[in-house]
Amino acid sequence: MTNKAHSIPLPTIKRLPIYLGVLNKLKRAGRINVSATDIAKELSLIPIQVRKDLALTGIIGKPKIGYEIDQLRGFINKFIGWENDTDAFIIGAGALGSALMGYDGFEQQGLRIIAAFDINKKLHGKEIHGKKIFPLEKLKDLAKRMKVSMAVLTVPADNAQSVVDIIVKTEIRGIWNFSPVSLNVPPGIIVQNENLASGLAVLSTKLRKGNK
Amino acid sequence: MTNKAHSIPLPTIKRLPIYLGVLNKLKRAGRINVSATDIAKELSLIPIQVRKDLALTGIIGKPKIGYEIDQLRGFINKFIGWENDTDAFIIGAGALGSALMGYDGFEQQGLRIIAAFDINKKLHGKEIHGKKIFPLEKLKDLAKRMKVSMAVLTVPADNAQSVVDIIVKTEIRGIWNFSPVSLNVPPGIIVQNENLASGLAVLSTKLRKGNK
DNA sequence: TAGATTGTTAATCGATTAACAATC
DNA sequence: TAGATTGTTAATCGATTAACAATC
Repeated sequence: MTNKAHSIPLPTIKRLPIYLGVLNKLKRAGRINVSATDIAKELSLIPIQVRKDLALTGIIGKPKIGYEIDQLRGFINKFIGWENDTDAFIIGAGALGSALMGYDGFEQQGLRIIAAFDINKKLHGKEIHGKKIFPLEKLKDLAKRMKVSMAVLTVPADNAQSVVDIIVKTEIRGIWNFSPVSLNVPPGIIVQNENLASGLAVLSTKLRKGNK
Repeated sequence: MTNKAHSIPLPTIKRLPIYLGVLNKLKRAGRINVSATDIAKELSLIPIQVRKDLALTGIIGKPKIGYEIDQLRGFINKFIGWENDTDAFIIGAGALGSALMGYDGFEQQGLRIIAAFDINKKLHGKEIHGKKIFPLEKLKDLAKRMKVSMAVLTVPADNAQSVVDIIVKTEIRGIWNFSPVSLNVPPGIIVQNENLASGLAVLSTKLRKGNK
């Protein structure tokens, strides 16, 4: 069996969790099966694109019937590594960090926020949305003890790199970076940049185009 | 002069605000000029890609010297429509909405949050991060009076569509959708979906690949 | 059966990357 | 001057879309 991991299109990976949302909605509505056409219609995409994306997860559908919703959810979840809950720490309990601690969307997607870390002494020991805030010095120890390998970085841009330098010395291997700066990490650490400004730029550009 | 608006690559639009961040950083460091090579190095991209992106904004650089930072910022800002501050309302003052109200990253990008709206009566009249919360019924009137044409949607998935149905009856023309559902809007209204789960899926997939 | 939908192979499209002459 | 960097034209790469036989 050849490993095609390197050939998965990034756009497909980004769409799969969106399909998952549709599947959950249909399941709640009592549906058992779903066709690529159904999903496409719901998302204003074209059926062939959905079919191609789903095929990559390895699922096999039935002509005329489509896919079995539960099975499809399983295939997608497995494909993007969401089979079990992934535990993560929030680093930086400011405005954005606090929000993400209370964002129930993550739980639904299998991301479990275990705790938060911050340099601000006033926050230590406090809880936000039921999650405790620890000093940054405890990160290494707790990451190891709790087997947490993912960090959600929500510190101000100025502190981001120095905090990352601490993170990379722990068991943490994946950093989901919400700070609008690019980070320097050693090989083996994976960074996913989440730049909210990009989405805003797309919207602004479309709006301006529509205005003319 | 031909209008090439339809041929701007979306990936370019997403990268431009990231370049802007680099430019601001360099400017603070006292730099006057910058080359595509400088920007590329900072972001782990290749120079030709940066050069191509910048060329689309219409700026002209000087061989050997590069681009004048201030001028380049102007071109990028103009290109993505961030010349003047854009006013926006937050719709849904829950966890995510509150966070975005306090997120200083937006101000830096020219997005000014004017106020928030929520159906929860307990929140009406209160302030979060200095922004007042109004009942949803006031949206139409205030959007018109304050000439606000952009809404940041941060309501729970279940309420999203019904809230959108209200939004589209106002002066608001652009919706930045943080709810993980796809929205139905009449022609002329522009929706930009911001799906945090997509970024998480990319990170999970990369992590899993690194693990094997 | 007839029609909808699948999986697969091929064609198209658009973005990225390469090559290179021009030039401060 | 020599070298770095630009703008432009061409080549490559990868994702999307189309076409179609197979089939529940």
